[in-house]
Amino acid sequence: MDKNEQEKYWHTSSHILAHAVQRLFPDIKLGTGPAIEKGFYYDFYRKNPFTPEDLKLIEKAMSSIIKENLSVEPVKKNKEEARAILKDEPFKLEILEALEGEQAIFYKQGNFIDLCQGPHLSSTGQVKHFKLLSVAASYWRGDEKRESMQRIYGISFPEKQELEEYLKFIEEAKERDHRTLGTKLDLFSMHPEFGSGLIYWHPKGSIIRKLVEDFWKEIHLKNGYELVYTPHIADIALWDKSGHTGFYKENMFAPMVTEAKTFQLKPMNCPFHILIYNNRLRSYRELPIRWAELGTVYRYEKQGVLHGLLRVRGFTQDDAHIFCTEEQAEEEVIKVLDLVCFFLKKFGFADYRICLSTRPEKFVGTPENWQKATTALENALKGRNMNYEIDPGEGVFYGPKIDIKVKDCLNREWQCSTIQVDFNIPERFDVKYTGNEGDFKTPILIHRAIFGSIERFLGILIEHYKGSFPFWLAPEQLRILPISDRHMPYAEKTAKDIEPHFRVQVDRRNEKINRKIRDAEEEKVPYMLILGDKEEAGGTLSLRKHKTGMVGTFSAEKLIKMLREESGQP
RNA sequence: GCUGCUGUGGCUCAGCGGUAGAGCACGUCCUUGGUAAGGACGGGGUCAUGGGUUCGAUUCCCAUCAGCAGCUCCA
Repeated sequence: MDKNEQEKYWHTSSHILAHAVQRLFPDIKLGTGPAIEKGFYYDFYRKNPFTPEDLKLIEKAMSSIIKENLSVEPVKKNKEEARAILKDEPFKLEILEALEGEQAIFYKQGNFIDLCQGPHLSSTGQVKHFKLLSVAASYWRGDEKRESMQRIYGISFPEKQELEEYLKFIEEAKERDHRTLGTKLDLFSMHPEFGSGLIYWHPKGSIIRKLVEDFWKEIHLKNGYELVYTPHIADIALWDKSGHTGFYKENMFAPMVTEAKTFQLKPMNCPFHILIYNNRLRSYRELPIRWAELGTVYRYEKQGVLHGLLRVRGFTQDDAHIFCTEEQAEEEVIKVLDLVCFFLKKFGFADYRICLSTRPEKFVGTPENWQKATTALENALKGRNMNYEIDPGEGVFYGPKIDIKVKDCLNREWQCSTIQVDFNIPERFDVKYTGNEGDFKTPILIHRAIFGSIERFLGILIEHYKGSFPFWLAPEQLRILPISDRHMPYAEKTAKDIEPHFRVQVDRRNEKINRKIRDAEEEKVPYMLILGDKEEAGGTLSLRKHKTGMVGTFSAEKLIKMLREESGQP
């Protein structure tokens, strides 16, 4: 099925769903029911929520509507007639009134009629295999001030096999869930009874984090960035000056009041970097200045939005601020884009979406500056031949931005990289540099992050790799499995030989070799070394690869060389 | 924050108006076994918290907190 066919298919499926619900629950009010990226949903207004039993009944009713093979036909009405048809459907009436023109199109199947643009399949019998997946609440028109609707999600396919594959995909995605894997692999934990949305990294998770952070620092230093460190709190006056206490208050933790001063936990790093910049006069000769920091920030997020590592209240941004002249801006953005691509490639991300967000209704700075900055961002994207979409009006109030959204295994998008031009802070902090004629000029401030948040990025990585980290990132790279107690000394000696090169552990438990292999496999250790009489006699090691099996038998020296070459690790 | 669902040993979960169970994990012992779970025994839970109903609550009701699925918002 191509995209259009699929949309028709799912859209018709959603009408069948609505039809079934209307048959079973005549008192419900219809909302909207589109096809979505993967499947379809329909929103209903109803006092009581649907129960799992209701879903089963609805599925049955849907099956009979499909069996009846009702023809689906478009019906054109003028607005007057349409109002009459929809007199008991307040939500539909609202949509009708918003329609331009005098004509309204309905689609009719049996005694079910719905205001709808279409297109649709020509009959209900064409929908073959479907399943209702979940029921959840949503706001009418996505507006939290409006009525809460009951949304039923479903999926359908022409072939049974496709449906089964899709259901398998959902199962698979569950297995990849970083929250489950994080517990299973002992990477991190959370302790919501002592504060939700706060992450505790265990030793194994901490190694991965350290490797990612070290790599990040190394690459930044190689690319003209300098590292800075700044405090976690500051006098609230700083946040008044930056404007955060005004425009960002709801995302900030409450201030800490002490005898003489009031302190604020930082929700962002930018003001601190500005203070460093403003510490002395800067010359155009110094620009561009690129300061990077793995800065831990705290934001008060609403309870309901927290989600594992992907949405937390304390997180570390891989932040950097670039101060440059207007002429340098485009070039700097290109460099950032290159860096983003480099990092995403290193971690094997191919699937991402780039959005350019333009000026919102409320903004600071002049329209001319906005135009210049937006053009610079756009030219940079064009300069690198990157496909992007424009999100009109979705920029931050202080400047336009480029967002790069990575897709996870559930097809959810997560914003990682972001490149933002900021007109607000330079103005509020009176950021200047001396130009070549001794005059004062305001630099362009580019705010950027590549991983976005280390926590989120690691969460995405866990799902991306399904817990099987590549060799260079694996917390335990090799595990030595002695066949029996009498091979322990040889195992210990081998561990000593390998330790200087790789992260290695010895399985010292009194267990059979099968058990040791099984556990190492489940813990996703990339390589196992099996040592018994044979190996000890020959002074060799038997290598087994995770998920692959036996590789061969090698000397310790040869093995180290081989793994180094394979992984590119020094 | 909103709507719904959920909250039982470290993990996954069963159970239920008469004060708790399984598997895995953990500990001790036996076993020394060649490529995905060897065996025996044992320790461990104020059944999220606070109220209420009841002779009696882990079980029913309410509130709070937290988790989950969405929505809204976001790195």
